[in-house]
Amino acid sequence: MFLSKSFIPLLKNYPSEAKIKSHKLMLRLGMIKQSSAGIYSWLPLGFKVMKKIEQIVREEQNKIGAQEILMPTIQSSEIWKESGRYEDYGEEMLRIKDRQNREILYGPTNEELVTDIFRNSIKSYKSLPQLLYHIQWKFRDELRPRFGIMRCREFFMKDAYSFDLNDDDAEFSYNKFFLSYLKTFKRLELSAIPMTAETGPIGGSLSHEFIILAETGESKIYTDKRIFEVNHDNYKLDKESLKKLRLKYEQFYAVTDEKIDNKEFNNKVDKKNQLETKGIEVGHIFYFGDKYSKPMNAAVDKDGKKFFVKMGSYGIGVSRLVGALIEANFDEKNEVMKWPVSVSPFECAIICFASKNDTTSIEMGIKVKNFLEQNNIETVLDDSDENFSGKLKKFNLIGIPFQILIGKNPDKNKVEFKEVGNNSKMISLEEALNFIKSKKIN
RNA sequence: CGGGGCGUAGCGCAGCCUGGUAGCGCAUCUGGUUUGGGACCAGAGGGUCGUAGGUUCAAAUCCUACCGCCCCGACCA
Repeated sequence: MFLSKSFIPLLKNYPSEAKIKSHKLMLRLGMIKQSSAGIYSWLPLGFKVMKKIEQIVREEQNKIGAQEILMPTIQSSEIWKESGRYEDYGEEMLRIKDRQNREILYGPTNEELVTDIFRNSIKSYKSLPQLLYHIQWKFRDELRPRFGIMRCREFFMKDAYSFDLNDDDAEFSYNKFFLSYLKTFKRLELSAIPMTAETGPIGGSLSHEFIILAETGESKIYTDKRIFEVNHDNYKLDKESLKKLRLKYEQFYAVTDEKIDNKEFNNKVDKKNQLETKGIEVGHIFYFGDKYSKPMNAAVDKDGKKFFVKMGSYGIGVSRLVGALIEANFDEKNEVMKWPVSVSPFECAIICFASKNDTTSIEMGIKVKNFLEQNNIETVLDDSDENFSGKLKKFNLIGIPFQILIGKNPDKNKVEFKEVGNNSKMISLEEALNFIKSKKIN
């Protein structure tokens, strides 16, 4: 990609309406464009990042045996009346009437819809467990949308649903998602803490919020620092192993300000291990048993008897993660952003000296670009005639983790290669390629 | 929804108090000189001043209503 041909409308200053760094940077880099309060269009730079996050989430869902479906954004009110939530959900649900005057709604979540799909198809306990997920737009009519895409009204979310015969199996399903979430966030280079949480309007008995640390987060959290040292790499998808994993996390105190009990915090956690900070909720998992299956009559047969299936639901805020990654990786003071390679909009930036009279730098840049692209490295080449220093500043913000700088009299055999945050070095193009490849493995 | 603020060119702002027909920086376009941490010179284009009504010879400016956006709070998978 040539930067001059891209649709990446960069600004030289921050739009005044943005206050937190992810919102500021996303507007300045032209990643998103606000359409109305809490509703955004995603422009190429932002969309690429979101799609890469989506793909990582998808792969980790598939790994635990979840199957992808796609449910509509618009739902009928009838199933919500069946579950009883049409009245309970309140003003956050966007209710619409169609031309036949039927009540429809823009889905804020999909428990009812997926339960309806399930009950029409699955009749035998032999088909269990079922883990279904989709990645789809949701709408919640927030009283006050804010912070750009962090708390918006229309947002992109992965939500999964599990169906099991009994509590024990259901807990196994729950734990699969627990592990899947830890792996997903790790691939995004985020350290997320699972915290025991309130179940809210979803209802149920078991719930964890996954929180990443960030000063601009909306949740105040109290935790034992040692929770960050828990390693989840060696756990397998079997009941015992996953139970152990959850216990390993749950031994450490970790709660939000809704649940903080200072006495308990001081008793359970040594002063030196106490961490009191703010975080962003990027995932939330719930177990709620037969809360929906019972009123909606989603049951399977076993031994001549009917069993209401035991359900859980599991959300990851895909669009919110774009903002969360910026909150975690953008050094606003020095104006330096660095995306994890796994989700960076491009993997390598090629920054060329450009002049009408001297095209050697650009020509060299195009060779480098072709070589990297042939080797499946996504590149963007800045071929504009802006000052070199201006380009450097600009790319500091765009956050592509690797840069190849091509100045006035480029070396024929070596390129100036830089990983953001480190000094540049002169190496061969093959070495640069291998270095990027080694960092891509994830 | 309670409290506060704002709406003037793509972005950041001035002008409003004291009414006289719109300006600055950045960005964009042309030409030239530059180029390693956000250059320089010369020229050009771009705005129904959020919308509607009112006052006035005259409204970005004063008055009224509405709309939109931001912040604090309440709210929040």
